[in-house]
Amino acid sequence: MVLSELDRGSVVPLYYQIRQHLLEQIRTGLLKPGQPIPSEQEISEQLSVSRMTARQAVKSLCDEGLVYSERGKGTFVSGIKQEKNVSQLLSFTQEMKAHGARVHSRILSLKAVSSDAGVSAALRLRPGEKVVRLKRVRLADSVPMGIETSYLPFERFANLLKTFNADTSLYQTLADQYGIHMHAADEAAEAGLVTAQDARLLGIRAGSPVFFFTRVSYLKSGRPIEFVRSIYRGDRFKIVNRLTHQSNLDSGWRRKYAQ
Amino acid sequence: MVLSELDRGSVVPLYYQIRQHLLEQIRTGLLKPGQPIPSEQEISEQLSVSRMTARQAVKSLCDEGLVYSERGKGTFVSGIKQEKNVSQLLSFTQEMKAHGARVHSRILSLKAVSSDAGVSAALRLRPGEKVVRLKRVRLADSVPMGIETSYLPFERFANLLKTFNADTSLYQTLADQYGIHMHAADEAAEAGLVTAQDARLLGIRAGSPVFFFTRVSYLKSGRPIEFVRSIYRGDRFKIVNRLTHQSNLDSGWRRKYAQ
DNA sequence: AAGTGGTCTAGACCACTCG
DNA sequence: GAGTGGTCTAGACCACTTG
Repeated sequence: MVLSELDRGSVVPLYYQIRQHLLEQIRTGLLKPGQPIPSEQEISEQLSVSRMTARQAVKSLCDEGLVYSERGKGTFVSGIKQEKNVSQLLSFTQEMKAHGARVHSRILSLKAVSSDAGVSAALRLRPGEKVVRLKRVRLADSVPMGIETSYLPFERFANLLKTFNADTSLYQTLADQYGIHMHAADEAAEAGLVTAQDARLLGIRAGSPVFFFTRVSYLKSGRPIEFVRSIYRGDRFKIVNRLTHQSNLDSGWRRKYAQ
Repeated sequence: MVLSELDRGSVVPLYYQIRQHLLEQIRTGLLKPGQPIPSEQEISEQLSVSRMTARQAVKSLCDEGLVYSERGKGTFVSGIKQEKNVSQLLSFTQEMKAHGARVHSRILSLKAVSSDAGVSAALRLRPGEKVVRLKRVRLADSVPMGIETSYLPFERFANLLKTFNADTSLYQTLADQYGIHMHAADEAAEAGLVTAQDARLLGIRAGSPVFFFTRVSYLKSGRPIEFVRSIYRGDRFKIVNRLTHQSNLDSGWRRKYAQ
């Protein structure tokens, strides 16, 4: 039997307990790719929860792509491994630490400047409106990986000029000092050649291949808070992406529609 | 009033009708970013559906990031625009057509070969096992954009050698001839410099910056079906990504946990 | 015919936010 | 205290798959 008991006094919702239990079975390989997980009926009966609760547990795993349901057949473990840190909003610090690297930064400059057209458009500011500009070299295990230039609205973040600390993550500072949490970001990457000046900062030869990134980060409300331009070494960096087929909401009635 | 009537005889589920109606209000700007959408209670009463059904409609929009819920306050329109074709599994053909370009390909070679280590690992084949290799130059509006080399297990796709047509999309062919639909893919991109030989095929100068991609595509079951290595022009290509904060399943009880 | 997931109902209690 | 979303129940009918 793959189902354990529930803690009905816990603050952790029942569906979440069930979900975590199934997750563990999958992670440990007790439930293998292609194998069916217990049906919603089974979960419901054996744990004495309503079917909707069992369903909610299964649905949450389904949404994350760990299992997939086939109408009339059952729900099966997907063989697609869960990549971590893929298409997730992570700071450079988080990302590098996840790879086990010691991270730090060197601040090249931190001051208030007028926004150029790109910055004011991205942050939805008036053209030329003041922004805080933070330019840093990012290092992993003391090796320069990239150069990041962040722009934030001066009006809201003027304090950063005094309080920002080179040893902390910008995201951490925004969370601690302003209670701000990024919800999403749009990132674009281009391939190009590094200039002589940037090459010196990165410790590579002029003309080496690099990534040029831009990123706009948003709050839940959709308000853009941070715009970043960065340059990362092509020899040290790789963009990894999990693409998914908008599995959406179909299975049943769409078929009828087509026929 | 923002809610319209439901078609209770339709094969389209009620929650989906509600969802689409709200979606339209958002898309047309009738519901603006930051504004609350009707509460689950309101939807439930005014459309005479159960609250769970109303909730399902709202939840689906929430999952896609179009709206966000705040406990005790309400559900609000997110100002984050829905990017299309971001982190979605699209073929080159789909992707380019979405940008309004006329697409075609030139086949450089199509034959059965032994898999090298990279290919056999990606497709989970025995080392050296035969694969179908399809090498194409991809053009948008007659401009060469990239060179793609696809590898598929020979055992299953030997027929492609005879039947594949330069004018169709590979994904389309897999769908039509084999009933195969990709469910997810892992893609990695590196920045590098193009070789003289590839430069000729792409119509650019040797040493120009390019993207090197690898991609493994999977079925729902997790079985890898296609491995692709490709080279795309750095001056014509941009990688666009929507990163999201794993909004997940929290809001309520996690807070208690922390306290 | 039996079992599965997809949808739906009509209630319920809770924690939370706001005025 | 009124309104909100988060969780949960105990049923129901349906379309679909498989034996």
